Amino acid sequence: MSDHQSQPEHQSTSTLEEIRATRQSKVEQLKQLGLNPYAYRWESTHHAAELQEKYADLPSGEEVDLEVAIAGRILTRRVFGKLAFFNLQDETGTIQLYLDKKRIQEGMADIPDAFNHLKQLTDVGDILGVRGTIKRTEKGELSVYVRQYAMLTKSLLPLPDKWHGLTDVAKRYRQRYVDLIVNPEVRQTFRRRAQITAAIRRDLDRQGFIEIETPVLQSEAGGADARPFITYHNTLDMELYLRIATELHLKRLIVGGFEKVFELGRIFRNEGISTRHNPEFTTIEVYQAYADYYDMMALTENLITTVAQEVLGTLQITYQGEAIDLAPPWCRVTMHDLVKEQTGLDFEQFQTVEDAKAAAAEVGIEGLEDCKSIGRVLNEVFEQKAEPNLIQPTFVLDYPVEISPLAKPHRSKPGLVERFELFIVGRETANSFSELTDPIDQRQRLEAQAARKAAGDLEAQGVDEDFLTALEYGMPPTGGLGIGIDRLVMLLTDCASIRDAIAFPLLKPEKPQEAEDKSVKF
RNA sequence: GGGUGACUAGCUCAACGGUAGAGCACUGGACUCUUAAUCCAUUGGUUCAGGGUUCGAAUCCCUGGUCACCCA
Repeated sequence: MSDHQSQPEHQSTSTLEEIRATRQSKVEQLKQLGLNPYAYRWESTHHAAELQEKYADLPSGEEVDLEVAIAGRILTRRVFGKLAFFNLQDETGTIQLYLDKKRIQEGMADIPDAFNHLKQLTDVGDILGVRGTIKRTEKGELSVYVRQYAMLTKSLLPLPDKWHGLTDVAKRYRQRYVDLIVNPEVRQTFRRRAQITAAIRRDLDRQGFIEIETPVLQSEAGGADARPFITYHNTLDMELYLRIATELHLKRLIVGGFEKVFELGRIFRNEGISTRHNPEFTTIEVYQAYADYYDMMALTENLITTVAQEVLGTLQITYQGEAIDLAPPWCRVTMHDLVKEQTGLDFEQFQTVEDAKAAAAEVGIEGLEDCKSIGRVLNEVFEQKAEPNLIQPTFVLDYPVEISPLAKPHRSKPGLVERFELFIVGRETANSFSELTDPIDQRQRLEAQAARKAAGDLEAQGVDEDFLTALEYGMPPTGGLGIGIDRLVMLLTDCASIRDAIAFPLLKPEKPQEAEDKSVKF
């Protein structure tokens, strides 16, 4: 190979453009040799992890006379004169390739200098397929003793430093593919995420729930207090909203006669971005006819423990260094009791908003200006004083009616609704109520919301007339539940940021000029 | 929205007012048991952007950008 003409001497190869150009010239050389650098397919017999497991007991220095085929990305190269070691990574793990000149020249007799081509035309990052036998080297590394190789895809861009890896957080999110290549634990997170949603669907299916997809594009965004994204339909010549919840359509399905329905899907909220908020995120909402919020508590506890058990094999988990015990039964406490316990304030004693605000301010609650009812003050106190302390799974029960426009009035406590939220590691993880089925009450509550919206509250919902019509046909008593899938995934995969639990989190696009630059460079 | 910090070679980082550097990667050479291979020789920069101060700015100041963390 040293007499290959197309290799300019002392070619500078340090900048990205130059590295890329060098690799492109290797692409051309491969083509000239009749080795397609962008192959069509490859038939593997094994994955890396399979081989590692199957031959775990193979003694050092021994070879197994059985041909295997495997494919993956070259992660490291250690090249000697007539011998080379590569590490190949596939989806399951890595395995070493033992590349001996003599063996390869024999195995690929039709291609002169096959070993030298391997040495000179492959780079870290290339996708390679190999056939050979299994051998544990004398130094004890299980390897594929390669007889034949095929360049399946030539990589043009260098991977991050093999030792330090990719640590730039922004780059990890922007170029998740690179993150996935070099950080195996990231692959594990998304594999777990898939297992979690699969386990949820499996468990609900077992219980007779069916999943029905409801519209993302809606003429009225309802079902939650949140600012929606607005889009535009050309032919209809009208604005549409991206859904902020799946609630109102799933309830229509209950009206229609389905008794157990759910939807696990993406919703969109036009709000801030933080380590706990992504503008598009995934929720599951579950509705069960003839059930109330106590039934939903049991369902929630069951579902989450089943999923944890199936995916993690345990209910004793660690989140960011903190031990979390998911073993049921989970603590159940009313919001009133919790606030009383944490602050000493007994909200049942307050007669006026002013009394409540004064007392709340005394225990250091801020941002009370907008609270126009005792219930909202209570909620502020709860959010500021109690929420952060709810580390172990805790159902908080019985919320003020003012902040729960879709929940049924409490059967025995005036001013409250039958609602719970589940908190784990200080985060709201689930939200549920005995659903409001009285269409007149529902209309009043939605109209109150609409009034707030008219007064400038961007998070208040409007009146969904068709939903009210549905309720007038009659909805059976129904328990509803929503779970934030991203937060559940964060909990079960020990992710500190929601961005670690979402494959492609929303980031500001890079500046156009830079982006243009990149398309040239990369 | 507010505060703090970061941004320098493909990657990880030095240099803190006086000639922009190291390791790895890349390129060339040697090498049949390496696994952060080793050895030799090269190469690689609009110091995030734009302004300002200065004889002189990666460094100091201002504005903007992106990101992270904390707070709301």
